Amino acid sequence: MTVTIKDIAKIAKVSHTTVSRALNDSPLINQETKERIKALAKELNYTPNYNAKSLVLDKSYNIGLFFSTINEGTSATFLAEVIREANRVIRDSYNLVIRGIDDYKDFSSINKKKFDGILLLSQSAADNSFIYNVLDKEIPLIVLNREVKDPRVINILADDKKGAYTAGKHLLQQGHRKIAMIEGKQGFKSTELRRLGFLQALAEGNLIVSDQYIADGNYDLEGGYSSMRGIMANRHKPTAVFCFNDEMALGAIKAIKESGLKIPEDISVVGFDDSHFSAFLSPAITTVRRPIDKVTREGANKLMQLIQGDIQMKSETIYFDTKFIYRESTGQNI
Amino acid sequence: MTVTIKDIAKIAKVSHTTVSRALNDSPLINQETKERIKALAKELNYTPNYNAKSLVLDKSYNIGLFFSTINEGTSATFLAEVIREANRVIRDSYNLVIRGIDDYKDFSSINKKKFDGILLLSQSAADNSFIYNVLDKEIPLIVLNREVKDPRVINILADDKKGAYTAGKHLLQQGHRKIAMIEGKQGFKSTELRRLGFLQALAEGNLIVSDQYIADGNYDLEGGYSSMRGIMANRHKPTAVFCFNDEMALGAIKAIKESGLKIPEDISVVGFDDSHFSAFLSPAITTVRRPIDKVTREGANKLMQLIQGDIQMKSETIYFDTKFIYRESTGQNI
DNA sequence: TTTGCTATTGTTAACGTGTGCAAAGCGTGT
DNA sequence: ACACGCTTTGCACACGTTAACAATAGCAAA
Repeated sequence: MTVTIKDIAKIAKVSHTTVSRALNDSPLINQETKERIKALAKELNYTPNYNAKSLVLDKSYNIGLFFSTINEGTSATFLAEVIREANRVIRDSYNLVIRGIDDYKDFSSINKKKFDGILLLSQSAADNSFIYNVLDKEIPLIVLNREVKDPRVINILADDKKGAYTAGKHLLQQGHRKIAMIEGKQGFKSTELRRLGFLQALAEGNLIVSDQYIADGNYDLEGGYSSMRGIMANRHKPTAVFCFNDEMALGAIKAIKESGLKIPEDISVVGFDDSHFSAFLSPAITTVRRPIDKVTREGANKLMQLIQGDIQMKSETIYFDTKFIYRESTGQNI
Repeated sequence: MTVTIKDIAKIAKVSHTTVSRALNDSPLINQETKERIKALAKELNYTPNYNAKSLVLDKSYNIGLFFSTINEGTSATFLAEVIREANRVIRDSYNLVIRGIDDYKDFSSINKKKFDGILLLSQSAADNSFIYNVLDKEIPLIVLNREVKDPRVINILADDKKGAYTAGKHLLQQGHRKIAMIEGKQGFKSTELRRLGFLQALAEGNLIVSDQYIADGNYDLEGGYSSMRGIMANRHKPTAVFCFNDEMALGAIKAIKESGLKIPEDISVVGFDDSHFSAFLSPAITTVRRPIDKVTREGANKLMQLIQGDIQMKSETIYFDTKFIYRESTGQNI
């Protein structure tokens, strides 16, 4: 039915080895025969059987794109952007296989034969068992989005802490002193770093955030909304709130508007990520742009190099800078 | 290095054939030996080499999740929801490989050996060449989201036309007569069907939409925003606008607010899809819920059945109903 | 002529798994 | 004792490709 190199060999009156070499551009083969065979292959509509190649070359032609979870805590924008960017780099040299770590009970089915390389978008230390498993199996690995202190890991990430710091500085500059904070998913490293950076900025302005002004928003819309409602139930309302991502900022804005207050006149709102919708809200959200696209692109490229053996798997950490984006949702405290 | 069935065979003092059969639960093997071998395999930490399995069984263990494009015209929410739902069904029985049709120059690299089955989220007739290619190669295929009139295709989709019809009826009921329409990406079937359904509803109210009130929004935020600005530049502003998806509605709302008008008092806005953020905007968007989750789930399940040979690949079209969701962005025309 | 080198091609085995067919073991009915 | 059938196991090959090694031819140097 389907044509194999043996079929080509028979017609070309050479051995199948010669065909294999010709199609793989081996220098051992005479230029003329090479061209003759290639032409014949094209004419016969030959496509290599990758399953056979896989077996003998010990390659799967799969690269795994893993997320800590794809069911919750990972925003649609984030997921989509990463997939787009990774796909752009990988093209059709490999299959891009999407997975959530939390889909696995155990990692026995993850092995070198199934994945030529793995790109992990890691959110929390809970991923470590996965990471060490992958490293032990010697699968080329790049960890994005979270720092892992291991001499074998290549790390690429945005500087969350510095980004949150600039957000804090901004609010101080505008004269805010009653500042609230809606955190991301607990256990996620990004939550911790954004908290750290933000509080540090405030500390430099001799400000500490009181407990009633801190809430868990879980990185999603509902979380942002209900957290903000909780915060506004206080006797003294804050004049500004920092949400650890834009989705929660969206939820928070709804809560604020429902209570009849205005943004930014009564309450200023700062988000994080610069999700694609943020500029189109009214008011447009002041936020911190996180270069997921660059991080992903760099990571995917590095992974390709790792797989091809161009570079070694030794510890390296690359930071990409965030960028503060001043829009309409924040204003001077009066 | 890695343990194979031959290794197990040697230790268990049987042939590798017996091991293979035991691990695959063949009825030919004695119950006791079966258990003995399974226990041994577990103890030795055996994992099958799927590359070898692939070769002999002629299966790739990949299922392709194809989109018309993943770069534009496919909203992040849509992409993410489909992937989540498909992943939920597939689990780890197969690899979920994500691809955009427009990533391919030609389809020679798509074949039965590389994909055990394909789930296509089709947006336009431009996908037909892909579809026929896949059908000719006898790869199990399910087409979601768009109807393809071919006796070999299984189709699952939401009833876009009826959904848009309900949106039209709603605006009429509220007394609107000056109604605008921001369309989706041109060439996409969904754009055509939503237009058809909406205009039909209006026609039943003896209304036709004037050309100045129609714009191309391209299904994205920017498109919705600039289209709405264009429409509002007319001497007589509309009192209502139907956007073919929620992202564009978001953009349109921004344009309206910027011009100082109020929603829904001055202009009512209806969206489509019920994207996850729609309920959290202020005003919350009145929209038509499209059950992508159900469509995807049903499609993925059907594909599994196709692959396992439980069902045949004969034409079938399943519609899932949309649901009108009345929120705050529309109101009585006064 | 012999030897050695180079360029090109072929032979054969290997990768790890599944399967058709043969065969062995064992009981049962005649 | 024999034939028969059932259960359980093994042998040998297949899947399509790559690669180590052998082989051949041609040519130049000794």
